[in-house]
Amino acid sequence: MSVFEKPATEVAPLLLGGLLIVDDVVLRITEVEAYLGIGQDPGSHAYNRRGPKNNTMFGPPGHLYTYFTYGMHVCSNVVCSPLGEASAVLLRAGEIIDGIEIARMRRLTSRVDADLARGPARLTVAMAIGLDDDGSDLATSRVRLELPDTPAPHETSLRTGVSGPGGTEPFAWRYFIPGDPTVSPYKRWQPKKKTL
DNA sequence: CATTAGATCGTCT
DNA sequence: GACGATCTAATGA
Repeated sequence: MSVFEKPATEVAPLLLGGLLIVDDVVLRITEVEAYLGIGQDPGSHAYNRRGPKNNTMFGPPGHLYTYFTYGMHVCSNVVCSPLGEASAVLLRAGEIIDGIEIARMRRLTSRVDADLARGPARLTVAMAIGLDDDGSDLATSRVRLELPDTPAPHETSLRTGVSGPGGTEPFAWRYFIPGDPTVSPYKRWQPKKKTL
């Protein structure tokens, strides 16, 4: 029974202040979001049914779930809940605390160090995580996760960019370390513009 | 600081 | 055909 066998909403705050380690780059997690499973969370990839796209979310907890979105971005999650149930914690932002020169090379567009991993797709690029890493074990694979000894103080808010029934996100499942410069700005969901 | 548009493609309707 | 757990560059206040 690992800590990851609990629902993502319980695991999420435990990750704050934890470390994500890939080769020589170390990231301190400062912002995450929880997503639940079938029928529980309209914003989740696993809301409707299990399928090829979201299969990893139903896999063993403590593994990595990476997905491709917006035609060009990859985001990283930690799979939670017991095997066969779907929930995951999206890694939204963090602070590079080691290997920062490597991270800078990977993110040439970022002009400030605080922006290196500020946002889920940015974080994934800075850590050189890819779709190939989907499903890998965070305890034994190239991508490692270490939980903090003592949980970091945190706040919660609505999730960013997530639509809900009627356009309103109903769940305050974004967890972040308040005041940290690497936490991404909250953006509420808004409908796409129409091309006249 | 705020808002806008464009990029780009797998999945779903 | 539309849209998404996004990001960047450009433009306006």
